[in-house]
Amino acid sequence: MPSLDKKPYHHGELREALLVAGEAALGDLSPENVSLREIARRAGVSHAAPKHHFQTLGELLGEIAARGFDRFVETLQTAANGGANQSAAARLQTMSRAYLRFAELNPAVYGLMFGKRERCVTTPNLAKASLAAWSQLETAVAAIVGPQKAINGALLVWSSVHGMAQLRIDRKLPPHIDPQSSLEAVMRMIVAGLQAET
Amino acid sequence: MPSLDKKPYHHGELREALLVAGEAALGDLSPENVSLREIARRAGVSHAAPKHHFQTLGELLGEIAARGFDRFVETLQTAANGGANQSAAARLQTMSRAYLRFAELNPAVYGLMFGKRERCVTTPNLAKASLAAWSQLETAVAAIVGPQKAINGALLVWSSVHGMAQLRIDRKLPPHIDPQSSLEAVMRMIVAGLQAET
DNA sequence: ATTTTGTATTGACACTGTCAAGATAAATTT
DNA sequence: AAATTTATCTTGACAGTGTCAATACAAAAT
Repeated sequence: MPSLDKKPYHHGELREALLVAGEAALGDLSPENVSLREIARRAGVSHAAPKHHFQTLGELLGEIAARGFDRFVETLQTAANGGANQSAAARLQTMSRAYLRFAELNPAVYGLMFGKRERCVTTPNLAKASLAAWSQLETAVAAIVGPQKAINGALLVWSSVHGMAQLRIDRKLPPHIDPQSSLEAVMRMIVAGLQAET
Repeated sequence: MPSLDKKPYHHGELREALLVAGEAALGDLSPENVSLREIARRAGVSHAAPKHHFQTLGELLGEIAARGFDRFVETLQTAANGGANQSAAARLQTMSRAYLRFAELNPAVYGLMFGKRERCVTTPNLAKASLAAWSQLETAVAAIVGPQKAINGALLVWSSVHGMAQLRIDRKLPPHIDPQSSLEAVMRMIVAGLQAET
């Protein structure tokens, strides 16, 4: 009978445990307090143990960002599918709501995903997931303005929603603004702007 | 005759010198390498000298952000004044161009100004300058849609331009997009969206 | 059963922000 | 003018960080 809870010398699933602990730390702590040593501590392991699974802190954070992006793309896809029988404009609005919701629920990971890559390393599948998200958006916009104008239209939508998410996360919106309700009005204007372009 | 270049024990203008050195460091180095000690080094002073002028690194960065905001508001004002004889829509476009240009010329300071306040402390005049910028924008937008819808309109404009600036700074725009020329198209759509709201 | 391989620990290095104690010079008071 | 106070800067320390090298350990392969 193997000892029940004496932790073995070899963790066994450390790589996974570090990713989980890292994401948890990003949720609890302010970002600059998320250190490699803190994550190791949370995983119940020595400070240099991560070295065998992630060369640097940046690599660990990069992997967390990549996983976040996967969930993000899924979320958008689910929203798009859910609104399949709606109008193109309504579908875009549904996706935007899902986008903002994701950013609010995962502010730290969102920051990692979209922030400058100084804290986390850009892995290939991170870049891939990023492009996937973009073309999702472009498709949804193309359904409104046609493929011709889709690029600039998608840029408008992405900039707006990303900007709003960022301003909200960073608490830079004037206090008299309720982003929840404002989003609807903003999205209405965006759609109007897109349709004017056709 | 005072010795020409022997540095005196008392710097004399250290507070100012630290702000200048700090801003320079933000320009040269990647942000996480901008340390208090590095700034002190650049100002030719010992590592703990800043303590008498700024209690923490956050205070120093906060002051740099506040000054950046002052320049930012000035820049927007100049743009607005320059386009005084233009249409309200054209004036808004001029301001947006100036906004983006500022963000591109001062990416690090811009990040400090609009990022979450974990690295720099929010001083009162920082908050004031931030609100000033917002009402500038609201005024420009009100000239198009009227005061009634100005709030949501300003939110749309700010989100879009801020989002675009952020995406550009963080190099998250797909490579096939030229933000310089896209801005014009995006602003056209935004104005159209605003005008549809009237 | 022995070797090899992968994993985790310990200890070290240079760096960070901040604090406390001292040195120095300028400003103020006497 | 001399003495004292005040503001500024330096030095040294502490706990924390990321990363590397050397070492202990256990599982897998021979």
